[in-house]
Amino acid sequence: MASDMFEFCSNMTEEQDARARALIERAAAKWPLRILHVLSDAGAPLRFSRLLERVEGISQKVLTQTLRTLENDGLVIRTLYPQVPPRVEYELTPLGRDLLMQVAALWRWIVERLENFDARKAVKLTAAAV
Amino acid sequence: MASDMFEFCSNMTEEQDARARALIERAAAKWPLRILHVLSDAGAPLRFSRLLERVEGISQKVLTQTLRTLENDGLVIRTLYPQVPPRVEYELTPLGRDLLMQVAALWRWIVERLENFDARKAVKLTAAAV
DNA sequence: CCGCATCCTTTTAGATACTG
DNA sequence: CAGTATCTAAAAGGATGCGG
Repeated sequence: MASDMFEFCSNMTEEQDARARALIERAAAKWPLRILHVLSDAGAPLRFSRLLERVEGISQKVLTQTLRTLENDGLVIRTLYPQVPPRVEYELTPLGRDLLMQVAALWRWIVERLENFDARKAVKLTAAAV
Repeated sequence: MASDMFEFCSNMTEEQDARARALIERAAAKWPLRILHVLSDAGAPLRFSRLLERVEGISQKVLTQTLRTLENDGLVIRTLYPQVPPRVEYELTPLGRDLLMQVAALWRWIVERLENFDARKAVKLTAAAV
């Protein structure tokens, strides 16, 4: 069984498990992570159009979709200022900042070992062990 | 600018950055994470057909594809025993185990705060702050 | 037994045009 | 400005049959 690295998820309902898996998957996915990163770097609320500029390569549609999901997950706050033309600002919630810190730790761990992630390394180690 | 949570990725080439992003995304993705989890739980090499049974809901095609990617990333080792019928076993590499531990830490962090990931919580906090 | 090749369906994303 | 609507392209996934 290996020492139980996943003991923490033994007392969960299927629904909770699915929710946690969805959250971890989304937090590490391309667009959500870039958006959270940009909002964190900005350190202040950003308008929709600023995000569209700074999140390189994202389309308007995908930006909208992803922001909705991040909002539903409680990671960003959307504030509408009812003006003409309208102004909408997005900012990280405390939870969003905390989650990003956790993901950043994993990211950093990977970056520090980047050269090890290569099939050839694994083959060499196996050969050496035999 | 916010205190620099991402200082570690400032001295990277675009290629390295892309590689790191791909790795973090894959490590947290549905099928790779389930496969790594099953291999970790097993604590021993598993045959292809055992994986197909234990990774609930995966198709043969996707299992093959995902295992190839995990192999290329140096996270699992594939061992072919040239018998008739053939026998193929998969096991975690040390790097695969270590990466899974890092992801498990993030996963656990999320599970422990599962109830906070909800837009209503964020709204309440905002309202309270105003 | 393992897994590739093919075909088909579903999902996801990009481009463009349009509205309050 | 901040979206929505529509269409198309691309990617992911399932089903099935074949081959070493």
